[in-house]
Amino acid sequence: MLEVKNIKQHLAAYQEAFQKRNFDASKVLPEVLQLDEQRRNMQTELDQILAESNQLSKEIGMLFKNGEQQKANILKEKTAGIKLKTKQISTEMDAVNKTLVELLFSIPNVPHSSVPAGNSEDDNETIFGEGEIPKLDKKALPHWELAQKYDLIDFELGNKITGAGFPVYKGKGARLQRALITYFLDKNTQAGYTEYQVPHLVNAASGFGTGQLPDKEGQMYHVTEDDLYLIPTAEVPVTNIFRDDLLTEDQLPIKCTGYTPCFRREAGSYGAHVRGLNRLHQFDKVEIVSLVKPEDSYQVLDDMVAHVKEILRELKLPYRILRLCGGDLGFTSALTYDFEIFSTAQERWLEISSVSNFETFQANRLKIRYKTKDKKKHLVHTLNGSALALPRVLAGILENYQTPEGIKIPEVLVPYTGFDIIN
RNA sequence: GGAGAAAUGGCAGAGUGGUCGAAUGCGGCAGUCUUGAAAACUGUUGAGGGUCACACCUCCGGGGGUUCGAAUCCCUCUUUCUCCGCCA
Repeated sequence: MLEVKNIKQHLAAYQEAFQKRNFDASKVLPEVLQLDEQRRNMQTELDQILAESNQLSKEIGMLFKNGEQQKANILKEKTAGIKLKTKQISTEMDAVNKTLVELLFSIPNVPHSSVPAGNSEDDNETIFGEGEIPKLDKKALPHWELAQKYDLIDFELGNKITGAGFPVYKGKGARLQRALITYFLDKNTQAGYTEYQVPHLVNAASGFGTGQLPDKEGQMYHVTEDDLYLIPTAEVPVTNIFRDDLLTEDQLPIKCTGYTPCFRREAGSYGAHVRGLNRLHQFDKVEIVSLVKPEDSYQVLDDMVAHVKEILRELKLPYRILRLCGGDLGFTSALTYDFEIFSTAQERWLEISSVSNFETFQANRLKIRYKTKDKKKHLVHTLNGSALALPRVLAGILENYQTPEGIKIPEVLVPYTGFDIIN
C-alpha cells in the first residue's frame, strides 16, 4: 500500500513511473488524494463535535456533583442532537475511508527508476551471468527421467496420495533435497540471517499484510473451516512476525531466514514446460527476509543478490540474473532481480530465486515502523528473496551433473549428503 | 472437548460509572552529587491522528451496545492461565 503523503508529494513522478508497468494511474491517484482530503475534513469536523460533547459531559458531571440536577437536565437535552450528528458523520467517514483503502489496495508499488519498461518476461533485462554450461552427451536426460531412472522422485505416487503437483521424494532424492535445505540455512545463518521456524498456515490478517490478499486470493489454498491459508512462501509468516511493531533504530537491520514448504494453487497451465519439478503445488523453499532503514535498502538488495550469487557459485551451477521489467514486476515490488539457472537437458532457464525490494509498500500495510534517536517514526523497508527454491535447483543439479556413471554431487553438498554420486 | 479465572502503558500492578490517558513500583532517559562508577536525590518517560506550533480527537485484548458520560455496566469474539479429558 502506497503512502498517501508520498502520492501527494510525487504525483507527477508516480504517474510517469507507473507507465513502465502499464498501470494507468491518471485517474486513481487524484481520486485517492481527493478522498483523503474528504476524509481529513470529516475527521476535523467530527473531532470538533466530539470536543463539544466531551465538554458538555464534563459540565453535567460537575453539576450533578454539586446537586444542581435541574441545570444538568437542561444540558442533557442539548446533547441529544450532538449524538445524532456524531453518528451520522462517523458512518459517512467510514464509507469514505473504506473506499479510500480499497482504492489504495488496488494500486501496485511504484517501479524503481532502474526498472525497464516492458510488457512481459521478454522485456526483462539480463544484467549478469556466470558459470559454464556443461556440454552434455546426446543421451542426456531431463530431470524427470533421471528421477525415475535413479528412483529419486515418484510423481505417480504423489498423484495417488494427493494429486498432480505433489511429488514424493525418495532415498537419495530425499536426502539430496534435505542436504540442500540444510546447506542453504547454514549459508544464510553464516551471513547473519537468524533462522526461524514459522507456522505453515496463516490468518487473513497476515495475508493482507504481505499483499497476497485481497488480490491473489485464488493462488493460496484456503482452509475454510478455520479461515486459514496455507502459505505460498515463508515471506508471509516471517514478515508478519513484525506486523504492528515499533522498532528502535538500533534493532535494524533485521535479517531472517526460514525453511518452509510452499503451497500454490497455480490454476491452469499444464504441459511440457511444467513437467517434473518445474512447477508444483507443494515445494520447499528457504527464504531470506530483511527489514532495514530506507536509506540502506538498495545496498541491502545488492547484498542479498551477492549472497545468492555466492551460493550458486559454490554449487557451480550456470546462472544469470534478470532485472524484471515493469510488466513482469510483482504487485508489491519496486525492484526485483530474478535468478535463473540453466537446465541443460531441457535447454531452458529455470527461475530459482527472486530478490525484491518492497520499500515501504508492505511495511505500510503491516505497520512496521522504527523510531530514530530523535524519536521520529518511519516505516521500514522490507526485502526478501529465495535462498533458494528447492525443486528447480534439484532439477538443475540432476541435469547438469549427470554423467554416464551417474549423477555427481556438487562438492559443497557432499558433507551434507554423505555420498558423492547417485548411480 | 468440559469447568472456572483473567486480559490495563517497556514490565509488574492499582483503578470498578464523572477532570482517568490512567496511582504506585521497576525499567528507560536527563540532571545533581562523584576522579569515574554504584548508591541516593530531582525531573522526565505510551501510541495514533491533527497543527507551523498549540488546541483538539482516538486508543485500557477486538467488535458491538447501555449512558449526557465507560478502563469500570451489558452482549459477543479472540487470547492467556488453572483444573479435568484426549494426545504427538
